[in-house]
Amino acid sequence: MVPELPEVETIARGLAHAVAGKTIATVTVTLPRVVVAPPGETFATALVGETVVSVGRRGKYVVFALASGRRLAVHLRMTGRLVVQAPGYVEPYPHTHVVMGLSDGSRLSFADARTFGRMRLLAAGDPWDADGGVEPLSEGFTSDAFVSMLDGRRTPIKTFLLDQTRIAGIGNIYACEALWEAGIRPSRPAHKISKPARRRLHGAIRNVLHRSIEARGTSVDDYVDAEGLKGGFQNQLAVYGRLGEPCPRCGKPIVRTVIGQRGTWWCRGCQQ
DNA sequence: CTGAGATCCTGGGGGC
DNA sequence: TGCCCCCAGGATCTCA
Repeated sequence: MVPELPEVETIARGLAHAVAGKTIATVTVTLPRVVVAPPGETFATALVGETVVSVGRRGKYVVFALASGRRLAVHLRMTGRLVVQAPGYVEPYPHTHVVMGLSDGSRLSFADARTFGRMRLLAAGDPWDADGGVEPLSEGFTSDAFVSMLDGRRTPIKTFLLDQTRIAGIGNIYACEALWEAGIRPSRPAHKISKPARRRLHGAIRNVLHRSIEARGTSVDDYVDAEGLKGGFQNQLAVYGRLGEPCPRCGKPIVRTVIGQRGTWWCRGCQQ
């Protein structure tokens, strides 16, 4: 699964549709270490009575804006799920750690098999994401800005793309896919990449993210959106998870190597 | 500041 | 068939 920007965007849009304007009536936490609250506050107590104003995304976080000005930032890490259930529906998924009962009888549940995900309640005005990188689909992420971001960076370009303090929201799937689209070798030190190749990569990042959002994200294992539906972008992946399969561009078999302790799929034929 | 490595956690896959 | 072992993976922290 591993939700990245397109999956989190899809989840947030679904949640905005399903829970905006509703009030949190009950909060049940069965695994306390997955929730975080501001000093002196208790997660469940603080949330009861809050109304969800809107639901958005920042990097890979789903962000609920609450009527008090506080926010609830949820990171799903690898296996987290945020799903809305209709009144009376019984959640069959076994790893549910937080359930919020809403004013209309529906429920918002947070489940996570590996328990790496977190729900963080933030005090009003908390600059929690100040060190987060630029949003790659925002106007601020220009080709020129990206070109200069790579100056002096000796780290492999693949590792650079995964650094959330530089660019927010890119994970393993879209780093691999964007590098393939741009024809760049994932291990290449960022600063050694030519200006034209940097511009190609900038375009490829935006293109692959846009296309995946269009397809409602990638479901490689069991990612589902807020309505429990799978995405469709797994059918458009060129290299990710396709070890040994022919490259869609040149036909050479896709290889898998490890870069920065992360599995990396790419084509030796057309990624120089 | 930069980069490398350990850590967390458990389902599932591989090996036998 | 069943059991054991070990790996994947994002962010955070420590250390050089």
